[in-house]
Amino acid sequence: EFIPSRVIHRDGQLKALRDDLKPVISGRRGRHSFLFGPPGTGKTCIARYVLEELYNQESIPGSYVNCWFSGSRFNILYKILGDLGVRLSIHRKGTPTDELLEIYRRKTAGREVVVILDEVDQLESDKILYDLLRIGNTTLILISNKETALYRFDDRVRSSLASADPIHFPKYSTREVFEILKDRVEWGLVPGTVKNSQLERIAGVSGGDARVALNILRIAAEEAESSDSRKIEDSHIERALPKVSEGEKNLEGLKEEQRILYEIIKERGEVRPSELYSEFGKRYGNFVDRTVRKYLEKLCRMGLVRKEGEGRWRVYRLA
DNA sequence: CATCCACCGGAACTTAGGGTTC
DNA sequence: GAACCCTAAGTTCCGGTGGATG
Repeated sequence: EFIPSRVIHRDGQLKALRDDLKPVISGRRGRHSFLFGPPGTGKTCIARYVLEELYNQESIPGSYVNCWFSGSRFNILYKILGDLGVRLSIHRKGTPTDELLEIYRRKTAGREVVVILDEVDQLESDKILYDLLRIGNTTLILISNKETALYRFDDRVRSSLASADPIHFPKYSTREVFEILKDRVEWGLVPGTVKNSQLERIAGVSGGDARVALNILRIAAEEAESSDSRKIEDSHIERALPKVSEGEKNLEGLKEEQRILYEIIKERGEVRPSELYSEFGKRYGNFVDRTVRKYLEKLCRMGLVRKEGEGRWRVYRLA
């Protein structure tokens, strides 16, 4: 959630994104952009940073949507309208999506809007992209871990996005992660609570993922605080490491059926479909196979499970 | 070669749960 | 309160795929 007041080691990407959005300031549509790269490389951070900047300096309205949480057309529009300060008297249900789109169109008429869609690969349908692109006053910043995220969209959407600016976010080096930590420590912690050697240790195990590194640091700081220590000790850091590496898995929000599937796949390591279906039947009771496949789709989209191979050689395993 | 098999996933339909309108 | 509208999730239906089998 946190947006730093400055961003380090991302000058090139920052400039590229600012350039793409420059036309917006003079009331024209900007160039769409597509930020891609591994987790924890600052994509979301940069995008939000620029959005914030545009709002503070030029009063350009914008919205940040994480498609992982709001994947449907309705939810995305709902979130965007919320961000734009539109008070919706309507309730969650009972309002057609097209009506939300119409409200969006009316409220933003004559203005330029910037919308960030984070984790676009989680989008359930590309229709929302089509909607937003057609309106004409909306500049999109799309974000994904996968460079190929846009390929699967409909032709019309793809051609509208053909001119989008691809901005690559490579993994940070250990050195860079270290400097990011250093920067954050400077105004996040009391001076002297953590040593450089400790930050180096954290940077070393982060694998170039700044988010992981910052999480380790945060948890270590919490450990220190709860044990009434004035400083972060090495033991605090060591205790924080495993919590981050395995703990981040997002099993919350899974429903019972999906959790069972996850368990089965986890137990066996690798499951062929027939086996998976019959085992699921044993544990859950009656089921429709198509429904199970839908759960699996969901698990895959969440990045918890991977499918390998096609047809009868299909195998499911944990990602 | 024809047919079977085990599987996938799109499309259309149903249902549950929320709403509105008159 | 009857009639109706909306979404999301689950279900039904089914055609496609490509190796296995007779």
